[in-house]
Amino acid sequence: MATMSESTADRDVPPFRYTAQMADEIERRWQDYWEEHGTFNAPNPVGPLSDPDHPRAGAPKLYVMDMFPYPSGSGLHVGHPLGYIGTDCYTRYQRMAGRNVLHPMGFDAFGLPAEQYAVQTGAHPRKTTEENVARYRAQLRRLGLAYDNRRSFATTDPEFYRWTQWIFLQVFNSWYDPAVRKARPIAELVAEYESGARRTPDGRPWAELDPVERRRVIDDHRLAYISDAPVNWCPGLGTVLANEEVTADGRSERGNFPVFKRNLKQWMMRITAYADRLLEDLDLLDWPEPIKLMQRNWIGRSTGAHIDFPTDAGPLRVFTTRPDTVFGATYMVVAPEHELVDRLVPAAWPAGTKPAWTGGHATPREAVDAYRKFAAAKTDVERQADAKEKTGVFVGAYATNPVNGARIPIFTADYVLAGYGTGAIMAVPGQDERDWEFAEVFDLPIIRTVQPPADFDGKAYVGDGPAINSGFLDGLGVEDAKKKIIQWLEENGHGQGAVTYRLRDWLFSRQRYWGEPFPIVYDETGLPVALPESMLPVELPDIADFSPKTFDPEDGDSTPETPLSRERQWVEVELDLGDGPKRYTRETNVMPQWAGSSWYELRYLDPANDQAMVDPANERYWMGPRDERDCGGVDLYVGGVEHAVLHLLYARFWHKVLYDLGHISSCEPFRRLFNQGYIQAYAYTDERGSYVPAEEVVERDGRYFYGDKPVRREYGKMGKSLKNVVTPDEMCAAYGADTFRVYEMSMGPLEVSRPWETRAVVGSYRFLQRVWRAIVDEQTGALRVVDEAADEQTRRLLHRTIDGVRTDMEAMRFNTAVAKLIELTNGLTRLSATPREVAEALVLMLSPFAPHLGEELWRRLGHPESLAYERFPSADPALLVAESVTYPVQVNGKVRARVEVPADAAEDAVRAAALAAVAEHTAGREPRKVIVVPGRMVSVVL
RNA sequence: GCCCGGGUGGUGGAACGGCAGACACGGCCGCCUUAAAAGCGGCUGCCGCAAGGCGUGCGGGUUCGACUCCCGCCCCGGGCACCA
Repeated sequence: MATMSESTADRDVPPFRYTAQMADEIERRWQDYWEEHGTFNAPNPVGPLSDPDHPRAGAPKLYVMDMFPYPSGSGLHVGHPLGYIGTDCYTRYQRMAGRNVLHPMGFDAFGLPAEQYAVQTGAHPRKTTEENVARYRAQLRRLGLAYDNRRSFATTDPEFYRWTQWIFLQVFNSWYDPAVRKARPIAELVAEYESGARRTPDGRPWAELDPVERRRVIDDHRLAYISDAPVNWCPGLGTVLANEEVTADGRSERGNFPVFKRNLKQWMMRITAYADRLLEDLDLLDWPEPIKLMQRNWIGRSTGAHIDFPTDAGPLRVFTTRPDTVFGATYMVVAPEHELVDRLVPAAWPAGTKPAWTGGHATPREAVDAYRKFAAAKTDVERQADAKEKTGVFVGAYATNPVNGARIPIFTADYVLAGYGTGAIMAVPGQDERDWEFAEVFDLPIIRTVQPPADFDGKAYVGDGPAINSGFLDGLGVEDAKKKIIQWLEENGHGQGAVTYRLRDWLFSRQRYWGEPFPIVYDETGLPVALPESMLPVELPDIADFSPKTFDPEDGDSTPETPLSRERQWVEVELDLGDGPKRYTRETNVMPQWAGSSWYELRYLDPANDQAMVDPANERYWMGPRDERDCGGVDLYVGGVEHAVLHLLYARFWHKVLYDLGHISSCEPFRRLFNQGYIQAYAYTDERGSYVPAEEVVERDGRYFYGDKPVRREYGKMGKSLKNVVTPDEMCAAYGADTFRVYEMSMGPLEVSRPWETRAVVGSYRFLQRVWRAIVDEQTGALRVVDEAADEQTRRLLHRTIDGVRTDMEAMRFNTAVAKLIELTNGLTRLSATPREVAEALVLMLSPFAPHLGEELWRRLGHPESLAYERFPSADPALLVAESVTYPVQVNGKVRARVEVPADAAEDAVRAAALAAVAEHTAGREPRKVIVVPGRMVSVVL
């Protein structure tokens, strides 16, 4: 469009019209001005970023944050900055409303996407990452976002990840004390053992343990620990993954590769210790209810009981949420992986074994081995698909029901999961649908222990009702029966009340290159040793071959190999860690993607501090609790729902550890969360199913064509491969950044997803042109503003607009705020000149949305300073009350007339006027009822 | 299957229980122009020449009055998914 008719187009355009070219010139000029003047720098209470002379020093603060981006190689499309523009409009408004606003931006630059892009292009990840960050910065700058740029960082900066490593050390060097429900320094645990206040695991005195034994005991309590446990191994990515990174069908969220369960030594974070607090403190947060619910479900707290069922191989412990139904337990099930299985299996089938139970095998050993193989071979997808058909096999052994001595068979079946509870259940088919299904397949007895209602005609009954067939529980409701049986179990040593969680500990190591190195080395014992703070940061070495070793994606038996392990001269180090110089081996795993984003909200507060992660005074000012009931945290955090569990749960966990250890005053990182919607787009495929450029598709009679070929339309994401990407750069070139911003804000409410429509952007362009024209003469460039007062009608319109816009801005209803500004502007076009009082208020109110145009017009109106700290206009209440009111008059619910009466007219007068107006419709009949809603309407009922 | 969101003109969306469709796109008509584009002005929920009627996914209910509140369905999007 830039090449369109070089001369003719320009000749007819008035010389001072607000065009894309003019917008571009204005925008660049003001972006330079803001940068040069540090206009959006926010003063800290203490430290190098403090500034007592700042116009907002000491003012009420507001900390607003966006979820920072991964700087991917393909740059931004128009969907990415939606939330950023939203927070920018909001913070610009709040700054004008008198708040000291902190609005920073950074880059989440470690992790798989950046690394994989680097691997593809063959360039070093640091180089590509730095280029991508630079490109993102330029794209965001062009949008006029008002960040405090002194506070910007990338998580890959050594000065930043030094503190990521420091936090890891805090976590490593602490343990969770359930007695006080918080993390404590590990030294206090050592002291408890030394003094004998705490018993050692095997009861020997602490002094008798050798140093290695002592270290093992302590390491078992750390919040960051090494475990050899089943993890999600993804050969296709060459790394292990956290549970949260694996999809329901057993594939990697990134790359969609198969994931296998394997036992591997890995770093874990003891997030489960915080399960209850992570759950309880959700109540303190101003978050969308669906997000809280997703976190609650993810944590998955269940209360019930552990019950021990005696067997020949020792007690079989189960977890149940329904201990009240224990009299109805007619069989037991253990997961195929359960460690007791091998000890239970006898040499031969016992007497009374039903044929259906053996799976056709001659011995229990054969049957169990075959079933295990069968279960292990199933992918998670198959497992889900088969969920309705219960499979399993009798292990050949029996357990004893502790409440009634009944001898009940033990099965192994894959409908019981090894990873949840104890990996074993008591099966109560009468009150559990899954157990009922299994009982039907294997011909097992069913005993109801809760009396279903008379009209119940289903199978398992899971509702409330009086206990039956349950001995001393008979007649009790479910809740009472639970209490009584738990008491009985505890008194008789058969079990106790218990709580379990779905949440697992956080798998924290990755076999990758592009992540934070661990500040950990190993000594000759093979046990981990923390490096002292003085050795931070442990810099990621520059190695020649940074690509991870990947494997055949289907080869679950492969073993990960870390890129850093190949760098021997980095791995082998001699250090003096207090016992004189010694040889050590470095940890060669790196931290996961989520490490940097789990605490970055804190670093914005004090980015230059090299003595501490954040100065407590700065943290207290920006994030501290407002009162005893407040958790503190960022005042507004905006981002997409896709981070509902992963990022938000990890960040909450780290924040709580830092809080427990006394480093910060807020116990939650994000007090208020707002989920913005997405900008989506149409994509088009031809008859072969390949994508055609969306830009060139035309609509004719509701059908879509690429050239003369019909194409099929689909709706979803924007993406290179879908050939439907529209970039902010294109929009800035064609209309200017201000137009683009106004368009994104007026498309709809920020929280709602909506389709991108390039041709609709022109509406916002025309709006800004009308504003410009109301103030500047397009032919001469002279001001069209006069100092005479506005007429009454214009004034009332202005103050109604101010009132409405303020309300909308507070509530982040930017689309309706823009609509009101358009109405005000449209109200000015009938005037021959614009009164200054209206022009200035309009410019100030528009400036959060179109900041460059705002600054430019404000300057032309004669103000030498930036408007960033001007007071946002306030409405005069006297001008908000209308002089006269038009009442619609309803007759039997239908509007039949309107009457205009003075605003202060008495109700009787309104009633009389209304009745007179609808005399024709009442046709002389006496209304049964007349309702006058003051200021609203009149309703006549015949 | 369970749990969340959400269904309003051709389109994106407005609307304290009180005039449904603000604002914008698109469309139609006009002005300007040799012409086109840009810009500007008018009209634009549906049916109907009109009077008028009908309209917020569907069916009920509460109310003088329901997009809004209640009950029962349908459809779309998302989350979880044998969690004992």
